[in-house]
Amino acid sequence: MRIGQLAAATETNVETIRYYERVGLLLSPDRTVANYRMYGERHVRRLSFIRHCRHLDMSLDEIRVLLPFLDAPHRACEEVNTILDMHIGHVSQRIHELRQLEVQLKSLRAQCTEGGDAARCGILAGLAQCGSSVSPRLNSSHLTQVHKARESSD
Amino acid sequence: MRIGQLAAATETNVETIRYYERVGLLLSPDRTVANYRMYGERHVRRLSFIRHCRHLDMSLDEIRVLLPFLDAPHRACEEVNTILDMHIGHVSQRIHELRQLEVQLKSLRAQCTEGGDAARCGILAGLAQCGSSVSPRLNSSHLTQVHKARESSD
DNA sequence: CTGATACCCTGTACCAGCTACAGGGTCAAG
DNA sequence: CTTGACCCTGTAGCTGGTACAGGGTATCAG
Repeated sequence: MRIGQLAAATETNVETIRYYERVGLLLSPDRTVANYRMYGERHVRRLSFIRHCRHLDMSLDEIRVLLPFLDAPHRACEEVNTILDMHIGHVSQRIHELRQLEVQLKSLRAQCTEGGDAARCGILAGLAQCGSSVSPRLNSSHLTQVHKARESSD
Repeated sequence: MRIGQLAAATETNVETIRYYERVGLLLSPDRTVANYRMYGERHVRRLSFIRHCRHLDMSLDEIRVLLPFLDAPHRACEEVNTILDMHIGHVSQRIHELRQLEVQLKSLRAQCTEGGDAARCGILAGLAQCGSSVSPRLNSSHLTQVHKARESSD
C-alpha cells in the first residue's frame, strides 16, 4: 500500500508518517520505480503500535525503547514494565501538580468581587505579588506542559 | 538596573528576559551609551507578574491579554475573570484527561504476569491493538501536552 | 596602562512532535 | 491531452524558552 492508504488505515497524517521515518521510528520502506513508498502489514502493525502509545501520551523516546520488543518478543518484558511504570508515575505526578494549580487558580478567582473595575480586583493584585503561594515546580518528570502546540480545531 | 540584576530580582533567566522583549511581553527599556538595557521598578513589577502567571501555567498569549490591565486598571475586570475561568477550565479538563489515561495505563500494566517473556506479556499485545479503549481526545483546550520540552536537571 | 574577568550585545540554532507549504513529479480517468 | 489526486523532497512554523558563537564593555588588580 502507498503512504496515503497507510495513513487512512492508521488514522495518521501522511506528514506524520514521513516524520516518523525521518526520526527512525518507522523503518524506511521499499520504493516503487516512481520513488513512492510501499508499505506492508508489518508497517501497519508498527505504526498502529506507535499511535496507540502516543494516544497514551508516551514520548517518542519511550516508544523507541518499546519498539524492539514488538519485533523480538522473546526478551524479558521487565523493561516494558519499567517504562510503563515510569510513565504512569509521570502521569500521576502531573495530575497532582495540576490539582494544586487548580486550587491556586480558584482561590485567585475567588478574590474578584464581580463588577468592580480592575483596580479593586484582587486577581491582578494577587498576580502581581512576587513570591506568594507558588508551588516550587519539582519537575522530575517530563509531563509538565499545560498548553498545547495547537490542535487545528476547524 | 541592568539585565542581570533584573534577572536576579525576578529569578528569571537573562535569555528569557530578552526573549520576552522580543515577543512583545516586556517593553524595550532605555539603553545606556554602551547599548546596555536599563530597567526600573516598573519592569520588575511587570516581569514578576509575567513569571507568576507562567508559574500558574498560563500561556504567553493569555498573559498578553492580562498585561494591559496591569498598566490601566480602570477597565472592568470582566475580561480578567474570563481568561482566568477559561484557564481553570483548561486545567480541569487536562486533569480529567490524565485521570482517564492513568486508568488505562494501570489496566494495561496489570496485564503483565511478571517474569515471563514479552511474547506472553499482555502489555505489548494491548499496545499493538488498533482502536481499543483509547479515549477520543476531545481537545478544546490547549492543555494537552504530557511531556515537557526538558528541564535542565543535569 | 594592561590584563583578567564578569558582564553585556546580536544573531542563530536547538528541543518535542508534529503541521504546512512550496515547488516539483507521477498516474489514471475522461 | 488535460485535469486532478496523489506522491516526492526540503524547509519553515508552532510554544517557551535555552544555549551557543563571536563580539563589545566595565571594572578591578597589579
